Amino acid sequence: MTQNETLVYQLLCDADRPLSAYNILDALRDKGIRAPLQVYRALAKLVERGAVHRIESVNGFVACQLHDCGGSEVSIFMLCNQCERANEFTDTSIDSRLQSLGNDRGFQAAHKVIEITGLCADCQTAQTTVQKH
Amino acid sequence: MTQNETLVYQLLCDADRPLSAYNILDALRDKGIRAPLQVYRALAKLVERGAVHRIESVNGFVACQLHDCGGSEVSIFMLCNQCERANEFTDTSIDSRLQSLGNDRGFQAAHKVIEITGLCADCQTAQTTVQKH
DNA sequence: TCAGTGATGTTATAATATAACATGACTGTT
DNA sequence: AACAGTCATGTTATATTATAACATCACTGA
Ligand SMILES: [Zn+2]
Ligand SMILES: [Zn+2]
Ligand SMILES: [Zn+2]
Ligand SMILES: [Zn+2]
Repeated sequence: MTQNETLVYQLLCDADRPLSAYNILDALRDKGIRAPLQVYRALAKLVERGAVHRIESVNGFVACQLHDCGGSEVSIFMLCNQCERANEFTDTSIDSRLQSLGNDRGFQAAHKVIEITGLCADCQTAQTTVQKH
Repeated sequence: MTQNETLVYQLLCDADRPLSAYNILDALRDKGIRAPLQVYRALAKLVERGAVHRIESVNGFVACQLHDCGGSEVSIFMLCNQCERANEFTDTSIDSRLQSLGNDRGFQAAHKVIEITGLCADCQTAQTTVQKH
């Protein structure tokens, strides 16, 4: 792993939510990262190798939470609109069903995106509490 | 439906692939649409009402292909990287499995995104043909 | 020494999306 | 008619996300 990749990857591992490329740029300015391209290049490599995932719904990036996604199963993300936390899961049933849905139509899948946005359990109770006042 | 919404919706219905907001802007300049905001406002309404879907993977928009998505089931898009066509499906099994995956964790889902990118059947055969030369 | 390769750095620019403010059209009420 | 309320519209400026183009540097193996 190169210098810049290490910096970006460490930052993402420490973060508790998806970061945008420019979030990363700002956070790493004093570590020698000065231009967007340095971040995007590192991200491209990390994503390619499965260490990091791009979250399409928020134009952000997270470190993989499942043993570097060695497995080939599709990742499912639950994204809280309030606390912004992202949780990664896999599900064999969804994966195989999606696979056959493509096969039925002769579609050769290269990449699959499954993202659910909404309110996580914590933020729901927090909101209920506020409403009680 | 307002004037601008109608213009944008008709254009999307006629298109055979997802269009970006700026694609739409360019196409409708001579119909009186002059600024990005006019497009984005129309799109927001159309998406809210289910007549149009946003495709996160390509930052584009398509008209709903399934009776205006009156049904509550999640839409599944297959996106060809080559011809750029987008096809919309639903699948009861995936929808319910995804639902329970959220329920198990107390997650209150607001929006679900399922997108598969790759090569459609047509473009695969086209590519094979080319390789034979 | 030298060519080849991949990482880096830098500047400029493209593509996508929203903020802020002003105006216009319509509705129902007084 | 006069007025307030609401929603659609228009316009300018700006924020956010992503890539193009070009120059340089560090390492590796002839
Ligand atoms: Zn993963
Ligand atoms: Zn939350
Ligand atoms: Zn639909
Ligand atoms: Zn195709």
